[in-house]
Amino acid sequence: MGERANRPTVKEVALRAGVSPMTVSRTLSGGVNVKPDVQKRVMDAVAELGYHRNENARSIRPGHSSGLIGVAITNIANPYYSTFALGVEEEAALTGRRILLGNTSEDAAREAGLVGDFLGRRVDGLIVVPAGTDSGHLAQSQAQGVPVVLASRRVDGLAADSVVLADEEGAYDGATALIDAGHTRIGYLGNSLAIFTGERRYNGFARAHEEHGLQIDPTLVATNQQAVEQARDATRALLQGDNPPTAIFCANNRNAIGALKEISAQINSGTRPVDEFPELMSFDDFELAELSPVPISVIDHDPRELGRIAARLLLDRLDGGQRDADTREVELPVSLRMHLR
Amino acid sequence: MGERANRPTVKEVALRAGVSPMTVSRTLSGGVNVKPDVQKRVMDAVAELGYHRNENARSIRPGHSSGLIGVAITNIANPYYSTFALGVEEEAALTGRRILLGNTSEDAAREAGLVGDFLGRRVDGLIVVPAGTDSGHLAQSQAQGVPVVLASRRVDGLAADSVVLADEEGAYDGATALIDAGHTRIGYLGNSLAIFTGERRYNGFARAHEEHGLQIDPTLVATNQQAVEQARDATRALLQGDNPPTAIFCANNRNAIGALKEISAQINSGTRPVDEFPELMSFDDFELAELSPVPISVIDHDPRELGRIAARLLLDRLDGGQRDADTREVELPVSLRMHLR
DNA sequence: CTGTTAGCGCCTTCAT
DNA sequence: ATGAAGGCGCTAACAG
Repeated sequence: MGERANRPTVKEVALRAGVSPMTVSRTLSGGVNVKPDVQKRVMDAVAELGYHRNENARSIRPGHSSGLIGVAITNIANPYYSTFALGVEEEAALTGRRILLGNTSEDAAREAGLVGDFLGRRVDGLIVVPAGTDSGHLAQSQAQGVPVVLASRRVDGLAADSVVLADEEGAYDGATALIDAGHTRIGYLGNSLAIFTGERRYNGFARAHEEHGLQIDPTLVATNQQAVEQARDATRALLQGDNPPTAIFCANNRNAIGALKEISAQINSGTRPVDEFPELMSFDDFELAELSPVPISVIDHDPRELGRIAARLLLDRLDGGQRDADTREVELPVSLRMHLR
Repeated sequence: MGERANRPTVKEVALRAGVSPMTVSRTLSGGVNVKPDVQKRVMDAVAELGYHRNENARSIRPGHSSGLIGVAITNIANPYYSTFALGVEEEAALTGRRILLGNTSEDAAREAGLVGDFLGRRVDGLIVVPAGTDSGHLAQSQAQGVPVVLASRRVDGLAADSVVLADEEGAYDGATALIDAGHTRIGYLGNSLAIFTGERRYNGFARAHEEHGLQIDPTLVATNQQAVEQARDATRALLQGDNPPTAIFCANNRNAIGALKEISAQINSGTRPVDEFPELMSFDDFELAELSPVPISVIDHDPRELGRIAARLLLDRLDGGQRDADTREVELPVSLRMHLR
């Protein structure tokens, strides 16, 4: 058992079927100009040998492509992004393409490495949730005729198809809803303002304040939590202040979950009554949000659909004759699901 | 079709650097026997052109491999499996390999298609959470020298490396803990008994009853919920009986989450006091489990580690001279985190 | 040190 | 309806 690579080639199939490699090739690509009985002999040989065409060999020939789409996301384990990846995978599979998936861990250098690797593997296109502001590697991809679609975040100075959320508007609406409900001290938990979504969501949050004549208390703003534990720590700090917020705006699901964990732990330890804890507004829905002990409103959107759209933008360019079309920038609306005290 | 691929090849780099393609190749693979100044000229040309070696072309040469690992999982969007995929990706990246990720949706035919496609792309190996009991396509992969690692589930009659959880034992321990706490009517929510984990976990649940002289009430057993909504429906049915269970054993995170959603909804609608609802035991931890309004105990384990181990089993075979080693079957222990009334 | 040759698996083109 | 030749990009093996 356990042989070293004994993968059959066209030649071996041809030998077994008593034909030339060309006849095998023709049979496999539709069978035009191959007699039915010969086709059958070929297909039998294929089945017996378990032959699969070497796609890598095919892809180096002129006019052929790899059928691979490179997908670089910042955090595979975040359910939001894995659902996004599912959307991409589904849509890609409809065209017989597969996805090469890589994790960047929000690290621009790692992203550049991944993209270089993807290019070496001759991907047909790239779908990227960009981790940084440096777009050299992405521009290079485009320059080589490999289209790039940005998802969730855009990159300054890079003309690429993109699909992002209505971050500013959604955050504005969410914050406005809190203000309309009477909140004047609203905490903010988010990822870095240097990140596309972080900046846009904060801007929406800030604009809601401005337009309602409210000042943001800077001690209530924490914008560097990338992971749940960091968000939890930031929440603890927020709640410890002597004038804590009456509501917390969470700019993404990691921050909302961190806030929820801390609040729920404090409630369980019974330090004060439940209704003295801030209520929450989360940009991103997430599983079990409805178990929150404090009211939580959600700025909702569908990551799977985001993935599907990203894939379609790319596939349109690859298959739909849109290779040289103008850049398309899609902004997906979000919907506010209110749940207040 | 406007194939506008503008990807540079060794030849173009060679031309620009004023050397032969071989010198480019040598430089790129370490630079042995290439004068330093020539190397520099080559590397400059590489940078200027944005050249990346065509890995597909390299991979068709004798002795070379694709550096790709095919990963087929049943549900990318399930956080458990996406975290698993992250573990695989991390470990693969350490050896410069990338993962081709496919979703089977628990469909054996789709899995076979995926595997065939992966073989066509000349993956170095396969990591599969098998969706069915048919192993023809996996055996074929092995026969062609492409090792297969099974994760989470094994397949009867297939001698392949595998890493699974201590399903039976974990379920036994969990159920025993409930019984020891005085429960005699325990509901069961799980996936199909035809699935490896479904059968093993149910067996552990059943053995705990037997060994404690308890009968399982078959009306409290529901074993066909694959998704959260189905689990929720099954939970509703369980709670409606005139002699409902005092505890529910959930065989995986989808079922636990469905149960939690239904219980929490009923609690919120105030039909009866919280402590008249069953407490829960979940095989699988999941995010925000601690928000449960009823006590929930967890049979815990680490999907990322499962992914890492699966990858290492494969990589040992590929790189570690273990290509023809005996089949290794790893069973990961689980740990019980109790939380009862 | 550097270049030439040849061939990996496949399929377009050109013969038959 | 079938086969032979040639070349895609790359790099061992073999000159020089």
